[in-house]
Amino acid sequence: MKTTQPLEQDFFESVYQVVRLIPRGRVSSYGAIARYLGASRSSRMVGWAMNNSHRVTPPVPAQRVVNRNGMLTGRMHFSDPDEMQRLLEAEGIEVKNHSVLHWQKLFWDPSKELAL
DNA sequence: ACAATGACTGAAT
DNA sequence: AATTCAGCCATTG
Repeated sequence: MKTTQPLEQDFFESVYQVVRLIPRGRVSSYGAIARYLGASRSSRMVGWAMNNSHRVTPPVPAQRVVNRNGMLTGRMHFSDPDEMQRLLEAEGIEVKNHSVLHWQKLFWDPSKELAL
């Protein structure tokens, strides 16, 4: 089923591009990405886009996208609940109690980093 | 067509 | 400071 029309596809693709731009060892939030795309109020749609990200090519590092609190809210959407945390730790990001440590320090905001 | 849900966020209590 | 409410918008029942 399509579930995505051309216009929405472009939005999804834009989200994927931004996520792929997140440097290794860094993390970002749904709101930050949504805001960068001009849809600051559609943070939920970013999350929905990530839900579809598993079927997109090239693969999207969805593990680097967490909520504003640095919590791995989407970990259960991975192949395994611990997959997300494992991927983050593999990049040198410390995860404790399903949350990113040094979150504020590792936070990567596209509106600030890219629009600089 | 209406109601409920969701990988969110910010404001209000 | 912690919990609850409301806005937001696409997808699903």
